[in-house]
Amino acid sequence: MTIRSSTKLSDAIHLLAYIRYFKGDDLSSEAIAKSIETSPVVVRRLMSQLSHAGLLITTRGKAQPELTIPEDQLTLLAIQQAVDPHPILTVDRKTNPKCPVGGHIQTILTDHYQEVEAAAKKQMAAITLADIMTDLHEANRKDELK
Amino acid sequence: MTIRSSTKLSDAIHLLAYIRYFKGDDLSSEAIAKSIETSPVVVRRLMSQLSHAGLLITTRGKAQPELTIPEDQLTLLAIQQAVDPHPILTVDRKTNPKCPVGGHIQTILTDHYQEVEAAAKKQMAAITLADIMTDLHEANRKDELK
DNA sequence: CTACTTGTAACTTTTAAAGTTACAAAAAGG
DNA sequence: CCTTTTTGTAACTTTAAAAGTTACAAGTAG
Repeated sequence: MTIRSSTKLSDAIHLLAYIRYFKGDDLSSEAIAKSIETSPVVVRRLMSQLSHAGLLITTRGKAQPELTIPEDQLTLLAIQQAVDPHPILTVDRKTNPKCPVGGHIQTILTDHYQEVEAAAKKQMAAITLADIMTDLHEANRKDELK
Repeated sequence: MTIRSSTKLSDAIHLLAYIRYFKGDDLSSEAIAKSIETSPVVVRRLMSQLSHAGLLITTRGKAQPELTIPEDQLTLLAIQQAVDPHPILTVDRKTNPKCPVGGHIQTILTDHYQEVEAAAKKQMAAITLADIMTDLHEANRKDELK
């Protein structure tokens, strides 16, 4: 059994950053897709997940998505939970229950993986879209000087 | 682009715990495979990775693998680095370089992902095979009482 | 009414993990 | 030595989830 670690979080942050960076401009799924270099459907799917999670307001037929909360309150953790809520580490679920090791390792690993997960989540909760926007504006400011 | 999050770390810890739990007994890849419920080749592949990383001593034709370091010095981080050295979060590498957002988001996300990675690694370095063995022995002690 | 746009379902493609087959090479016991 | 058992690996197939695609209903806006 395998679970893929996707680029959904990456693309979702990209999408949200785009919405904020180009607010007032063309915010259609088509325009955003060109920046992410993917298809508009992928963008709409991500936006759909974000709006279902209550992080974004979208309207059918209207290319004007809007954040529901301030940038500095929108954490990477919230975005990840919305678009890609998979645990970081995966426990093998197919071990021999009759073996003293195979019969207990799953529970034991689940507990310890939880600790790792918690550490990662704590850090993801400490990074917000505002941080990303600051970095973005700084990077573009430096570009201008060249 | 996608990267799979595998059960390799899980299986590698299982394997190492098995070796310690059943030391002196049958430690063939066949026996271990039965506990993990996989094929002996998968077990040998993991053992090969662990021995190349200097964590395990294996000998051709001899079913007696041994740890190179004490249980309490063998961390989950070291095991993970040996068998599945993938970052936790993946940055989308295919974004539009000509876009102010797409052109910078990769570098920015890489930096922030690094922080999350570091937090997870710190926690993985705090958990050792000795912890797993303690949990295992306790779980089996409780089983006996039933 | 027309031209866009979003929201989704259903489908295909892609790709890395996991599993399989096969066999060389070393070990161990006679 | 010879036989049996085992590890080490290469090469291949299978599997499953992400990513991409097609299609279209359902809104928006003039």
